[in-house]
Amino acid sequence: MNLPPLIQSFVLHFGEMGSRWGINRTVGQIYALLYVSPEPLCAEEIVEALGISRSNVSMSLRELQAWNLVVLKHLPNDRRDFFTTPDDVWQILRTLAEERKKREVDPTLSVLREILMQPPGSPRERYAQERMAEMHGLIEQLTTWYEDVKRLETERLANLLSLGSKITRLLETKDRIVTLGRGRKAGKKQAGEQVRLVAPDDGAQ
Amino acid sequence: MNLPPLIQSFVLHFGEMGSRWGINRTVGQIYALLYVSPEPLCAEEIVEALGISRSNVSMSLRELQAWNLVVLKHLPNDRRDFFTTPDDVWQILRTLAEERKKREVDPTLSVLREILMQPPGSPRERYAQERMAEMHGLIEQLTTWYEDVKRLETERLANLLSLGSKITRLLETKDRIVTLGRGRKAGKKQAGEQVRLVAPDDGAQ
DNA sequence: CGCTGATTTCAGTCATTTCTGAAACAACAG
DNA sequence: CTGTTGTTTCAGAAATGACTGAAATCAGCG
Repeated sequence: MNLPPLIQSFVLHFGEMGSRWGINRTVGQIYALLYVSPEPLCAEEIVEALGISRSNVSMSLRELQAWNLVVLKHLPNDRRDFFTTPDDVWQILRTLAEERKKREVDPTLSVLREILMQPPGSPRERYAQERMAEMHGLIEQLTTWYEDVKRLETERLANLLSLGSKITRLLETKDRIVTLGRGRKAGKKQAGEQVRLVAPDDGAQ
Repeated sequence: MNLPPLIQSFVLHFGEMGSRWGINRTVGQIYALLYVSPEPLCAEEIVEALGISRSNVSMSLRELQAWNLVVLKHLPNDRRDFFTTPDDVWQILRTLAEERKKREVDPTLSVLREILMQPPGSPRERYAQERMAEMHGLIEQLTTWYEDVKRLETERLANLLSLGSKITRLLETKDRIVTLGRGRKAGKKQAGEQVRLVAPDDGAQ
């Protein structure tokens, strides 16, 4: 491996991480290398940088393309394929989330649904189905949330993140205010459907 | 493998998923089996159900314990170890998130920080550091959000999820209202610090 | 103690995955 | 068409990871 030390550490770490994930070491390393390279790289450059075989690079790039994690570029007057990663880290995050969902979550949901359709043949299966239903419900809640927030523009998404749990404090407050303002019972938080916000130190308290 | 068909499908699927993840097939299967079993199981029962060696079960249970995904129970007058998974799926989710963060995110953050401390030796390294800084920033935003919301009680967390992106509509609305109500400039969303909520069709519009 | 029943460890075997080099393939220029 | 440059495929080698059985260890109990 023939790389400046800073970059080498990064590449090696991603190789490690890659293998701890489903994706293999080489794929991780190539991705890391592309990520920190200012210009697109061709296969041969990757071979030299990482000291691995040409064919390995080819297969790994293929894998990265299957994940949509890498973009193919062509320079004028050059038949070689050049590769980069998208510039925007948020975009990368989205792609990653989408692909992992597709490969891991969706198949699981469909297996669960299929099993849940079948009539249980014993109390033991009956119980198992209940448990699976719980799991199914949880995953569905999470994916619904995901499907919802993934459409946000990045700036909004970042805002939502930085809000974090604070929003729930607002919900509590809302309950209180609703109670005061209208004599309605608190609790039953059909949360957030069409509430409106008001500036600090304003209005009802 | 000696299991009712419904349960077998589930167990096999989790084995598959396990290997697509870092965790191996057997570990996935054992977890799935424990998850759908109404009573805690001892090692020998797992051996019979899955048709694998005793020592493999022992090692895999060890691994599951390391992940805190499994709880050890002792029945009175029985020296054997019995295992279950926690009942609450939300709790399971929390554990999973926590452990994955510990194993995947934290080490990455620390590698990134370490690399970012070092002076770049070339323009190439300079650029690489910029990219790493972007990645570091993103991961930090995500973990900050995570650290924040993970403390919520389950009910609140579920509410937050079901709100999803709706909350950003509130933020937009807030900007508008703040503008109307106080003549402040919109934009610059130092979002949500101490805003208050008001019931629908109430107050300022 | 030393026996019993249970669990863990570990060295070696087996299986899977990753990686390579050679060969096939593709695109283009002359 | 033929030579050149670049990419992909693929069968087998190398490396890694999973699994097993035998032996070691542990925890109670008479």
